[in-house]
Amino acid sequence: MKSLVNKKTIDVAKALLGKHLIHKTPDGKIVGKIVETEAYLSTDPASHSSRGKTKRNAQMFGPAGKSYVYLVYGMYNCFNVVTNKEGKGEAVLIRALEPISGIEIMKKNRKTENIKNLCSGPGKLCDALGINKKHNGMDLINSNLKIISKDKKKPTIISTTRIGISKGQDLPLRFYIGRNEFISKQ
DNA sequence: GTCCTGATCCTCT
DNA sequence: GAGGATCAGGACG
Repeated sequence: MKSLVNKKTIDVAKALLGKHLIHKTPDGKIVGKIVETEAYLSTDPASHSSRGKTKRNAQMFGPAGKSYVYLVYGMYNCFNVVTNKEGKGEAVLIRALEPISGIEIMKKNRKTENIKNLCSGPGKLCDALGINKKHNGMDLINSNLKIISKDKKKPTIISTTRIGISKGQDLPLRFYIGRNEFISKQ
């Protein structure tokens, strides 16, 4: 998918809305539509990359179109798409998905029957899709975990400040699809 | 080495 | 609305 590469991170964050995230697992194929994202820039105090390249965030400095998965709060994984040029250190956090298929697998992974509670948050969607640290550095264009363009019509994009961070709170780098009931928070 | 913080979510009250 | 689970990375000495 060329639109992931060599574009500004904010543009990618918007462009990812409406696309499908597909994970092929031994249990079956799981698909979700991306409905909420956040951009993390190289100049951004909230970004892991702001303090330079380390062993943990090395993937953020790699080529665009790959995944960056890490553990937060000791228990939840967060799934990011690496953007911009290699060495830059920018990424887009996928915050919420609308379940499309493989919903029974998601329910099993999340141990809930409530569809709106399956993927409405970064930790939740990793749980639902079975994403963990093993998926760090995956090629999102051509592997078992990938992103494809689906709907041609452009969704209504709402922009707000980000959630769950203590630095860079004033930056309007969160984007979600308007009137979608599967986002993490209004 | 120790100490603190965090791109979260769930379970109570 | 508040608090706890639980651990890796980063700051400091």
